[in-house]
Amino acid sequence: MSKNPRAYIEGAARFQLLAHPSRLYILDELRRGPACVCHLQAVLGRPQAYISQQLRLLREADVVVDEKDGLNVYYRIADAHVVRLLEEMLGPAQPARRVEGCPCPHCTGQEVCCS
Amino acid sequence: MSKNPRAYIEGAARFQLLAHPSRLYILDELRRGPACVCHLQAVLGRPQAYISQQLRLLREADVVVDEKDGLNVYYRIADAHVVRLLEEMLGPAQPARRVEGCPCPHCTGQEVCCS
DNA sequence: ATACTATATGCAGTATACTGCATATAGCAC
DNA sequence: GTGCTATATGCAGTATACTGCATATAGTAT
Repeated sequence: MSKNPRAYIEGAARFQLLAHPSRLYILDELRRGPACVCHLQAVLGRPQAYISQQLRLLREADVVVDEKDGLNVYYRIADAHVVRLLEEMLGPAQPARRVEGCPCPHCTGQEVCCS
Repeated sequence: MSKNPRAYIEGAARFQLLAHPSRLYILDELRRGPACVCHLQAVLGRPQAYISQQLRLLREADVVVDEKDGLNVYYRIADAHVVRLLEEMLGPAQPARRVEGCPCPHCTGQEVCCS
């Protein structure tokens, strides 16, 4: 590690963010389209605090960006690089969907026209 | 983690292999062409046992394959998926090169015609 | 057979990441 | 202001990964 050029250290750190089942799940969901925390919470079936902590890691590394809208905070993938890495590992993205048990506007049908 | 579909667990484990500076360095070197352990040892500047252990992880996950030739063992990247992930993270591969201090045939000039 | 070289493996100590829980903040409605 | 909802943060215990060292194996040469 001591002799490794910076590119490998940084690249590894970036891969590290994708190298986690929950974060990978979150990112796979986000490439369908922006989603709020409650949406991801419903999809992953995990406590809110847990989701927020994974999102923080992704956000601090500029893998995702957040956009506040009232109480809800919508996250989306920050750059196309990450999307291509996901495609390479998981295949093409699935279309956006509504989620049972998610109270956000997108899932209760206030803004999306066709599921 | 408990609810995560298998695809995310497996994908994350695969990303995990790339998420390490030394392994990333090794893989970046291997995409220039096959290389023996002593070659990687010379490039990374790390103990032989250390290199072999990282190679074992990569080999057991079928990220690289080994090919014995007498005393030397040549490793190469197993599939194009990994190469594309490396391209996405590190950019295009550099051309093959000889390495100072590596005693293998490739580096002492017994088989390669042009460096 | 012995000696030497290249590579592999096992184990142990240490560092780092994961994850659950309690709590804090921020925005909206009243 | 209070109360409620959505999200964020801090911390601690546990699990996992990293890495150094000693040693084992396997192939070649003599």
